[in-house]
Amino acid sequence: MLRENGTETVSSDALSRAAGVKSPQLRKDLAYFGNFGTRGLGYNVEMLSGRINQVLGTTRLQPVILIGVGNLGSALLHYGGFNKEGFEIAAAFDHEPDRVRSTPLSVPVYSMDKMPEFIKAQSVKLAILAVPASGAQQVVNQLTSSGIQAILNFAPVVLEVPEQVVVNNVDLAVELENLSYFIR
Amino acid sequence: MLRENGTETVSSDALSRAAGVKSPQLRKDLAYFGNFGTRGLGYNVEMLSGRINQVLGTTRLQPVILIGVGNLGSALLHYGGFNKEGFEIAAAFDHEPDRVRSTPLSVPVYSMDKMPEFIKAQSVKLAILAVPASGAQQVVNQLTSSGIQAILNFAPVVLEVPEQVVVNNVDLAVELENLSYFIR
DNA sequence: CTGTGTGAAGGCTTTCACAGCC
DNA sequence: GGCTGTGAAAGCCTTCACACAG
Repeated sequence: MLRENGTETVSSDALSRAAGVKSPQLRKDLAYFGNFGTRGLGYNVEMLSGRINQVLGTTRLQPVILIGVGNLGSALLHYGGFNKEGFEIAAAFDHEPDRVRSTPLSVPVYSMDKMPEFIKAQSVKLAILAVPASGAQQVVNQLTSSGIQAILNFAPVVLEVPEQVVVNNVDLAVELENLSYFIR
Repeated sequence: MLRENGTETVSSDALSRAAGVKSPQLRKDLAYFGNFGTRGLGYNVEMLSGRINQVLGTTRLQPVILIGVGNLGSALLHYGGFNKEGFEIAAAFDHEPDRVRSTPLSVPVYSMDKMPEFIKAQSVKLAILAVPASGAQQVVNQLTSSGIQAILNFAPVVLEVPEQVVVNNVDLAVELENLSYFIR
């Protein structure tokens, strides 16, 4: 936003408020990757943006696949947030790829047995898992043996994966439950 | 699951493996709420389940409202995970409540101006926010001034709320980005 | 002998405070 | 004078190790 605004420099204080953290936190985090700022002035927006892209962006413009096109899965397909952040859902896979879908999808949906070859052919490294809990581990086994390196898991189960594979769990019901604990 | 299986007791070790944490962690967490276990034996499944319900359940059987019935919002409406965990989406609100929707919804969708009175009439305490980032803060102001106590926020912005209101942020794109940092 | 409950130790992250540079 | 970069302090959470109970 600052870049589009043409803002030239920004302080850790302003940035940290926008991000919802304290300013020394933000400075420490940035400093971990190098000295991006100028003392007395702040951070040059253009330069900072470029450096952050070097750190995050190289790994970001990657094809991602989605497994499971049920309620949550199709929601994720329609959700624009991934594309906006530089991720492209290259394909989706489902046990019933022809299952009637409400809105036309802009992403091809293939049957599950096409998954391993697709991963290898496109060297896909990231997968979003939106299948029911009961089938999740089996799918994960296929994913990892096909070479997937990271999984964003929406199924409410603890996945067993080889050491080099990273899993990030998002359990929407748990997020809600966390909150409910604080209401009076 | 253990309860349905008729299993009588379970050790912190078994439970912790299922939950994906270490066993002393699990014991400490449970011990925070009381001495639920028996030394040398483990935890009585029936009793433990009851105690956990006392801690979480009382706040759980609560009406929840959803704001924003776009891609993500309608996805969340169709997603069964909330109901399964004891949350009921009582109503949804949108600027265009009559906007054509693919699948019929089992939840009434009202226009935004109905929101404050609904919250007060039903004394709703929990809201799920699935509106675009640009409109989020304005909606939050309405929510909090109507008496909402906790917000599950899917908009990628830092929300400003009164001190007594709790916010839990879920940014799906950020979750994916976190993962992408680890791929080689 | 098994497995919980827990003080103590350890490790990690955040916050502070300020030297150093523009 | 302003703001970064950073060592040191503080705080928090996890892990360890074992006393204790069944």
